[in-house]
Amino acid sequence: MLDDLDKSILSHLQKDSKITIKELSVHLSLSGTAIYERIRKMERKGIIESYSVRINKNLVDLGFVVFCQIKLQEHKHEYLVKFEREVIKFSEVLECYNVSGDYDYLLKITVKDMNGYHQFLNDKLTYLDHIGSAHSTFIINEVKNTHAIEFR
Amino acid sequence: MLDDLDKSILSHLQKDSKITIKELSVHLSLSGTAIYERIRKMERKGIIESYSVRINKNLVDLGFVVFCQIKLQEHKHEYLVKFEREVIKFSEVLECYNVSGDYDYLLKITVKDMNGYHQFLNDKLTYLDHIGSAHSTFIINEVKNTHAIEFR
DNA sequence: ATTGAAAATCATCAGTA
DNA sequence: TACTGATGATTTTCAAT
Repeated sequence: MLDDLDKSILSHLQKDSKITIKELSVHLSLSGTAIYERIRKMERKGIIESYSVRINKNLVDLGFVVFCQIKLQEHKHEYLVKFEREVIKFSEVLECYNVSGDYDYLLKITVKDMNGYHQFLNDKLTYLDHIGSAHSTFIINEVKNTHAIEFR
Repeated sequence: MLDDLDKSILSHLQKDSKITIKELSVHLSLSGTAIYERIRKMERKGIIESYSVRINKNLVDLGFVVFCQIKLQEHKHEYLVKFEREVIKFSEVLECYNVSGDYDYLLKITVKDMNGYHQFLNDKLTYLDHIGSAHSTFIINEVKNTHAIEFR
């Protein structure tokens, strides 16, 4: 489905989407139009979902990241739906997954600091209905964090 | 540090970094140059880390996401360093955090399917030295996954 | 910090092999 | 699928405030 040229284009775009078609065409020894058409095709197919900027969380006071595991009191469909509908509204919650194992949900939360997390728990999360238990895992250090997919 | 205009620019850029300065200047009632300079400043300060594309993992056969918690046998500095140096090399590992709690590390791993994960464990992870135990949490459903920071 | 306009660069589209 | 050449749009720079 994707040949090596497509993969190479995607790798470059993931690293820096502001790279010009001209630069790509030099690197990959292909005409600008050919590169352009390949990108358009991947956009149309939905392989390229969006163009975005990455922001340094620390510099905007959101450098404290916590993974929070949550178990609901009961697994009634209605409770699950309601929990999901509410939790995605919290701006602190960047990711929320329905997971296997002891807990039902895994949340990735960004706040300013421990105090900000405390406030999030007290003012927001604990107000949700049907929460059984919550367990927080704090990030001490970020060893690796890439959004770029490597093709293999 | 960031005023409301900066935050608004960042919000737009996170949603779609291909938005033109002209469009931004219409939305925010500011001249093109003013927008341009504000963006440049945020780039220089490192607030805008990079421009990138988001790729649909499912469409490139990497839709199976697993969180894997890892405990080392011993907490010798040398072991930690070696583990980190090796684990970041695996293309399947998108994120690796040093965390609080029962486990030492939390890894976010993307593979094609369960079989791909099995192979990753057998061919790669279990070959690393000093691993005490590993616990996998499988993602059943993605309720929310945004890379965009909301300013508040 | 902002403006408006000029200059340089780029994305995009026909036409064609 | 890919290429060349044309054009309209966009980014970037600059003088002035």
